[in-house]
Amino acid sequence: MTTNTNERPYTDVVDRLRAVGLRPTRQRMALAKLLFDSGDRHLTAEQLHDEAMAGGVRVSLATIYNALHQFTDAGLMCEVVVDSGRSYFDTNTSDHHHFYNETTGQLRDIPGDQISVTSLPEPPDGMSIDRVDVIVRVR
Amino acid sequence: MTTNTNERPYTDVVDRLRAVGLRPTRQRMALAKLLFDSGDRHLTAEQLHDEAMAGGVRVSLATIYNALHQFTDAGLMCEVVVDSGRSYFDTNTSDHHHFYNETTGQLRDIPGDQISVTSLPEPPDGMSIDRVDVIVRVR
DNA sequence: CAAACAGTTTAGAATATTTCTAATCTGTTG
DNA sequence: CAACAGATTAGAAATATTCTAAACTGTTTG
Repeated sequence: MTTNTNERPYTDVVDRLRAVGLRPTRQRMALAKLLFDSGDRHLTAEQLHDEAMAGGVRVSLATIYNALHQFTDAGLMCEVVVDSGRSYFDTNTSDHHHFYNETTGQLRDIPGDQISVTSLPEPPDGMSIDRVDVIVRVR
Repeated sequence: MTTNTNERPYTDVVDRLRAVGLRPTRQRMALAKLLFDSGDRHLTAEQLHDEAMAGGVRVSLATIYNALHQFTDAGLMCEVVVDSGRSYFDTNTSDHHHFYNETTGQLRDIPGDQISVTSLPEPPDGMSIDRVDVIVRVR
């Protein structure tokens, strides 16, 4: 009906996990499905946990954190820091930035080509630039 | 010798606090002195607490948090979010951005005129832009 | 296909940071 | 200088995240 989510239930996800060297376990597959099967998502560990529970998947919060970090380390997603005391994980790994609604806590993507940061100064010492985050705070 | 910090010990600080409607109490004066008497500073609550203790000023951590938030609300400093689970407070209130050393946790200013963010998309809904943070992560 | 092993998951404890609370204290005002 | 609003405090509480050690499970091997 809507997507092909139900036709090829886990094949994509299994491949995706294998491709980055992660064993496709029940929990990781369920989380990967929630995360990657419906477009770009911005979630906290807690929110993903709630979704998993609501979907009848029994996963501990510790496993959620493990999985989010493993996915992030593997380059399947990235972490966005906008609020101290809360981490957001973003399934969009392309070059892009964010709107952050300070009232509701909602994050929204800004495509990389819609913002340009020019004339960056040299990084200090022998340091090299890992990435540049632009956060547009709205309210 | 170095600065005039010792010549007019508390006058500046008292005025500064009064100007924003904060009662110049012992603790607030000591903290304001530490924060504003030596150029631009980037500190966590914990670091400021340690400095205060080292300088023989007895202040509780709760008071440090109170003061940092009051100073921030009053526009005397601003909060920089670069790392989830740790808040940095910055005494530089001019328009500027930051280098963040992901290895050491050190923050460094990038003057506002050295970076330009162009072609920002419209903020969603009836939202308005509060501020734009650029964080250049180095390692 | 079963045993064995490495990698995973788990609950709960531990840690870290920040906020809250209620009692005490202190600038300021009259 | 008394009175009061506002500030400070220690400790408890809240929140988010990480750690730990035991149980479990995918995968590989014989």
